[in-house]
Amino acid sequence: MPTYQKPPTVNDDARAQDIYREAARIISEKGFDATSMGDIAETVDLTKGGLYYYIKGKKALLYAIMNFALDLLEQKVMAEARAQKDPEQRLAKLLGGYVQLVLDEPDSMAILVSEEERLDPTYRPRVVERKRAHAEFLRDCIADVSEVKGGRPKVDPTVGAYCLLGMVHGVADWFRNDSDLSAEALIAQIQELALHGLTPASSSQ
Amino acid sequence: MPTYQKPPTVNDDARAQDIYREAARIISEKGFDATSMGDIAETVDLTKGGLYYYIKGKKALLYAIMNFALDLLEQKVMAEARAQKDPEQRLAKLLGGYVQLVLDEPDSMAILVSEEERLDPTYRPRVVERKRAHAEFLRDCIADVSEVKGGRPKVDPTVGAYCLLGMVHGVADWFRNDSDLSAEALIAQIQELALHGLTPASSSQ
DNA sequence: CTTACTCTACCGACCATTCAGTTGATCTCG
DNA sequence: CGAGATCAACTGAATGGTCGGTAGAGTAAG
Repeated sequence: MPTYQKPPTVNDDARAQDIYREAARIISEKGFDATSMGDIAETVDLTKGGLYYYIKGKKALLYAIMNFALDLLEQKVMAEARAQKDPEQRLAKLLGGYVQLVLDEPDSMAILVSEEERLDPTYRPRVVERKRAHAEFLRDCIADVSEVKGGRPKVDPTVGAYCLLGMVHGVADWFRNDSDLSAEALIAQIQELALHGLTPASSSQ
Repeated sequence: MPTYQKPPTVNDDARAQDIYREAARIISEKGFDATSMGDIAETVDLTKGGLYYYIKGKKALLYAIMNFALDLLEQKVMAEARAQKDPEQRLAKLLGGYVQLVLDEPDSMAILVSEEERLDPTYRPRVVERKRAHAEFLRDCIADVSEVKGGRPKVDPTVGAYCLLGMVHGVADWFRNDSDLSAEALIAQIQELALHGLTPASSSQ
């Protein structure tokens, strides 16, 4: 009776985690289509064949990376924002958390936003649905803030949500950690820009 | 002596223009790497061989599309903005023009922003330089507006410029012309958001 | 005689995926 | 303790396919 019990060598799926991280890094750098399984295998010191011991295939890899990013978004960003009672604070927290996540996990976040069309059609609806839920949450947060203030909001919450998402996603393309702009300062400025614009006092037209 | 002179059939490079436009459409839809020369040839009713009568190669095609977008940006958007004397009007015009261009030429603009890494390293610096010039112009416009208003600007012009660019580029990903939001309304809202934020009156913290 | 192609075929490169087989560490039995 | 069994973790090579680009012969039309 052959009873095996434990995984023998190192720890369970640490290697798999490592592979996903490295894969995300290369894919976000070169693009999904331009990244070959050989490229990924090489950076994790495996042969192409060995890689398939850990991964079902290229499509599944992309789906896994996106789900990882979406999980973080829900666990780190949305959950924290929901805890805030004051609408303006909630929106600020949501925006700040989003930017922080883009800075902490630039690779998976970049893949989430820019490789959607490379997703296998089988997986795609599930990812699109989760993204839609996030946009909707942001829209609701914006609507709550507008509601507290008097009068019609000049910026439609839905339009505002998409605009802010574009702004935040774009951060990954230009922000470099080594510049003299700290992450905290960046977040503060984005919150300021979103809530009060470039010219806080009003003298429009 | 029968000297022919002019291109015989239709007009000069109208066909070439058509090819560039169609190519931009497919590439922005499927992505550069996922679009084969055969795909492009098919949609313009040519064989692959015939396509190469007009085009030097895939790399040159991408470069040409990006230059087309950059030309439009300079001729349509920057030029018009420069004509505005009032700083706030100038910034509004620049933003509006940018959005309008993204809506008018979604394909080439999408390619310009999202396929930069697929550019041949030979061409890349020239495109990067032109893009940098645009970001700088936007930054200067923002700085001019901040200067007119008193006090330190809360949002650094450079940060603001990149944020707004991200916002504007993102428009291509979500705006659909068939919705009940008109292009004019969208532009007005983006100008409002950029200048005064979601909550025009101030009650921060 | 030129332009603007078509049609067919091909090349070399690269790619995702599979699979038979090897390695080496651990476990079991005697 | 030691011999073999077992299994995770790979290797290396092959398979079938796609792609960018080229070649060449031919053609229709001005």
